[in-house]
Amino acid sequence: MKTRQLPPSFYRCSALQVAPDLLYCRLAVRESSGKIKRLTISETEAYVGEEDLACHASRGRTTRTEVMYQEGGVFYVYLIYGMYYMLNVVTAVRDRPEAVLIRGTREVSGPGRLTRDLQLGGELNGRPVTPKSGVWIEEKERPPKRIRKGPRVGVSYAGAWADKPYRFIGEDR
DNA sequence: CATTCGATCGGG
DNA sequence: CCGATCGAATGA
Repeated sequence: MKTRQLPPSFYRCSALQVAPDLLYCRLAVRESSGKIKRLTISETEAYVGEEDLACHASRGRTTRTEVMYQEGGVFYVYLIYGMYYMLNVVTAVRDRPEAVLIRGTREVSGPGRLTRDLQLGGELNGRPVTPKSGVWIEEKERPPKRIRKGPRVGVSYAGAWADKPYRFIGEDR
């Protein structure tokens, strides 16, 4: 059984490349019991920088978006609607604010449910995507048979950017 | 300071 | 469709 974690170079390119590449990779979480839970990533969305009106960084550096400006390979986690944490992986190079939202896994659908079920929160924000953080990502054993693309969810306010096919769903048929 | 609002979810 | 629930962003 392969359990290789993704190399740092994986995250150092565009979110548009990383988002589909993350499909079927394994999200690994070390639980308090010491046991490691692994989920297969099945849905992602790319947020591609300051020009992207759906990206939080479209309004520049702020307290919240600062981690997006880090070199790819750290988590960007924020609270939304006062009750759900969104789990993102920062990609690209330093000062290039791109990120991939992990929207769902085969086991758990929905970005809010995912973090709730795995009990992941703000403490992960800015931490590296490595076992040191207790949460990391491992290589896929096989790629999805198909990758469906579509507009991102919940960003209708983003004008022309709302329609771009930056949402990726991995399927086996 | 005050107010608005969101990369969601679950219930009706 | 609507309410929950709260921090960050925005505006006065």
